[in-house]
Amino acid sequence: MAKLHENFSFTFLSPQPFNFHLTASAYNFNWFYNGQSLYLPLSRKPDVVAKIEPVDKELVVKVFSKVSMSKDEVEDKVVFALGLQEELSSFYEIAFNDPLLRYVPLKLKGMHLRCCSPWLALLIALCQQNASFRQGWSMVYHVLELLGLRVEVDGRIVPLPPTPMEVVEAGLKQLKAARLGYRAETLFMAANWLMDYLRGEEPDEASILALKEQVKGIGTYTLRVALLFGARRYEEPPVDRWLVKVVSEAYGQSLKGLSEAEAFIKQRWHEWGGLFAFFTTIVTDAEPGLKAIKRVREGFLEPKFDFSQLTPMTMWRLL
DNA sequence: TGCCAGGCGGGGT
DNA sequence: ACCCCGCATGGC
Repeated sequence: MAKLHENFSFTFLSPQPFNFHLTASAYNFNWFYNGQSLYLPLSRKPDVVAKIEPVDKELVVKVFSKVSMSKDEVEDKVVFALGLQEELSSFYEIAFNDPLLRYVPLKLKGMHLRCCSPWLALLIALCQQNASFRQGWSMVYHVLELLGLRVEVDGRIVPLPPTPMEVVEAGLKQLKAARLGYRAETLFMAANWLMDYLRGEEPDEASILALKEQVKGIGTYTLRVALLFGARRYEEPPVDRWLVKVVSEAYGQSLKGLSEAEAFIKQRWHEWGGLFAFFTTIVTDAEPGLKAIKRVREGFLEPKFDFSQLTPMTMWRLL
């Protein structure tokens, strides 16, 4: 197994408000977060992982890689991944009086969405198709476990997300073994197309965007989730049947379908629709349909942090 | 056990 | 622009 050694380190003054642990916890695996440090895969080829820890009012970043990488580039990636430059006050203004997200500016203040690479984000998005929260993230876990490139960082084993080429080389059979079901073909085709199109370059936002036209099985929802987690694109919310139900209940609307729900969300949240969708899953603990509705009705709209249950905020300990 | 779940595309109307 | 179905898995 390859070992990445520490190349250099630097610190940021942590913006205020910024909640490192909430930001690191959400939708994460134990490989990448242990309650203390965040091991953030920053790129493949070259393989780079940033270890990030809060110390007093600073974030200490140690950069692990085989070959040197420019400090500016690493800094930009860390800032973007953690949302350190993100100004949430206009989002909080809407959230403050909101029936769904009213606790977000209070109990989850300073929590930002944590971005990953657009390609990993696409994998995550694909796994959410027609599946519950539990099933979707189990699929992501299996893919990383089976196809990830295991490297040693700071005495830990970290699986780096497989590149498109590595997915192609692993083959359809391996993807089926990762329990992707019929989504395996879509991921395989996407990896094939990106490999040919990019010739080894790391997939960027534009190439992921192009997949909708190029690959059957990647639709509006999948693309929007991918751009939400992979590029911090909040303008176009990923709306699925679950969100239609939750929004209808919370706002007392009888929304007929995806497009009506999307229009309603955009009207209320303006350019923050994607972040609204993200936090809606957080405050309901991503419980399936009827249970989520019940939470909304009872007004229990903050994460439980119950580590005996698999939720977006607890999965880093359980997966 | 059978049925359904944070989608999708192809086929119908 | 709608409605309906099958698709592969896992969980109840």
